[in-house]
Amino acid sequence: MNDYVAELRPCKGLRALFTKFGDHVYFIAFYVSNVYVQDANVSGGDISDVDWTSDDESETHLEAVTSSQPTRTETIVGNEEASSSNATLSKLIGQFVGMGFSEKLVLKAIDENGEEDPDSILNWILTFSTLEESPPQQLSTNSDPCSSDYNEIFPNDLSDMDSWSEDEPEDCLKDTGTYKSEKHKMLLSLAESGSLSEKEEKLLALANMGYALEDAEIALERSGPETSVDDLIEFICVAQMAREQDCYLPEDDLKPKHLLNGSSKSKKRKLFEMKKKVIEESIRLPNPMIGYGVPSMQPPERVHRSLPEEARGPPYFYYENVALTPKGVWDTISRFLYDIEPEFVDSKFFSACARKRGYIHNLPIENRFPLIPLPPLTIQQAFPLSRRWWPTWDPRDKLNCIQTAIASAKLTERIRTMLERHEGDDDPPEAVQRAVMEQCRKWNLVWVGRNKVAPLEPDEVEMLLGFPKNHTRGGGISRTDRYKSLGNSFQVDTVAYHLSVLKDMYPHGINMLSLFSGIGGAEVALHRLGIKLNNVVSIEKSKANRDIVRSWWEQTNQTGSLIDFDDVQLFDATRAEQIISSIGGFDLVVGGSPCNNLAGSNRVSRDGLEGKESSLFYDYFRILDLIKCIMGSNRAV
DNA sequence: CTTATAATGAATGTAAAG
DNA sequence: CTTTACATTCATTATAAG
Repeated sequence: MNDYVAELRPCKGLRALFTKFGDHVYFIAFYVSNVYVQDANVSGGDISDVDWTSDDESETHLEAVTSSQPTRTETIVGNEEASSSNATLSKLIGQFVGMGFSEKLVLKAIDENGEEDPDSILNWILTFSTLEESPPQQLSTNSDPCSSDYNEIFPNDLSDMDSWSEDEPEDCLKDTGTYKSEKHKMLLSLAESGSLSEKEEKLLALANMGYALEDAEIALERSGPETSVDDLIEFICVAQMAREQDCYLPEDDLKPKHLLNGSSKSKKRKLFEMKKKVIEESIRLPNPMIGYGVPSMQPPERVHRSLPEEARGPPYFYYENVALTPKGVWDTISRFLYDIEPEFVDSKFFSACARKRGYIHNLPIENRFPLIPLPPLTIQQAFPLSRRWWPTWDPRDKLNCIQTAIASAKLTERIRTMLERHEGDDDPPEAVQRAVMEQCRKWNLVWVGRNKVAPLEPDEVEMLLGFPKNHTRGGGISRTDRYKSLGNSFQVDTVAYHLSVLKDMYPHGINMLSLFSGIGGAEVALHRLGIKLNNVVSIEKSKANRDIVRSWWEQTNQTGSLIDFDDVQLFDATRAEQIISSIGGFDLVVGGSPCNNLAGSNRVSRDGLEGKESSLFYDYFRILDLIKCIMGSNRAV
């Protein structure tokens, strides 16, 4: 069993606490004025995997860490989690009876669900009790994966009503379902004794209608105690809609009070305005996806930006990930990376294939220049030989995103036989065309013969992504792994365009820290820009990839030194200080953290930013923050 | 053991139509 | 404005083959 380690780094008013416990990752960042609590489940993808029902002290997941002094790095080691096998039956029963359920109901629930999983027991009880008793099914946040974010936005809204102790962060991780049912039952019993305040009456009415109590409380809090029940319902619906739209809600008032008291005529308008506002305030993808501009197009209106003080370089940093993530992911990433707005760019403006990515960086955005020679921008330019076989009814001039797996030979064979059946005709039937085109787009197939399509060769992928030919070849890497490494890489021309501003700033070369280096997209980009690489510290898990970068490094006659590491999670303050004192600091920190839990093509474990691999983003932030701290303090002294 | 193959949808956003 | 249709997506895994 892993110990979990929390690391606290003071840095310009920002304190970050990371904890990792078994399969669960918790992150807490203490900002100057706000407390963000983010809980996460790595493996399951279902929040119910966490033992939310832990009322007793033995299942404490987190140690509270508060520090008003800018101390050195602290390490806090928590207690082992009590194994669920220790939970005796009577303790289990007592736990639920203590929540206000009848012992009979609890016994039946345990009978139905076994005694292993308290969560399923609780779910069963909640379902059963709502069927038996008058309160209808609870709406919204119980199973809502965004509920934690929701709590995060309104950390204080419940504090006046409950019995939670405010100095214990782990209480924030409690199951909202437990909380709701406790609260609801309390209100019911108070109602029987006739001692409800007007406020509590409204809450109970809403709860009995099936609305989550915490939603009702927030609505009442936000729209004032005079608000009618009808308007409160309105508010809850809008808030819920907002949550569905995005997990992010603005901190400031969601809605001016006077609008909530408006006539029914304005309600539709009100809902629309609300929805519009929420959409506007969450991160949206630009169309066209050109960020702050691409070489082949007129620059967009906005060509200037101002960064917050704590975000400014040096060191400069450059972070990358897929643009099309599950909702809310980029909001979170942006919040951690100093609230810098992501720059979304589709590499189809730099290449013959699409690659929609988001980049967060603190680089200047003026006077960028592209790599020379400009790469082919269409399929026809990139693959001139395919022109001979390209059917007139295939309108593509750009390929879709290059991924990690290629089409099966069986599929291309099926396409060939399907087309040969209509050999005599001028064009195959429209239905056939549609079917073929769908597969061609899905698998990025190109025409290589009469009626014959094929996936791209590895060296063709290298070219499209801006790498030298055979960059990934040799060194004992398999063809399958070449596709995988390439599919996970940067598009070099795109990244180089963004990094080009460094050339004039560092005429004598740079020191770079490269996290999740892969096959060295950033290194290749800088080299092709003519920016000298003095020292490169590269952290990459895959040995095959490290070998590729090492091989490239030697073949390109680099005069600097390449230092590589295996594991970002083992890159701690000691190691960072050691390296920085040796090479004198970093000018650039680059990294694209794992996307596999974010990417749309993942059918199995698209768990979001808290996924097993994608949560390594937090290590990017941790290390970046670490570097900033060390270099900042060195400067100050 | 390594490598290649083939099968495995959902989430999200945008454009179009009603 | 709402509904519908359509397009896209840095992947995982069991299994066979070498």
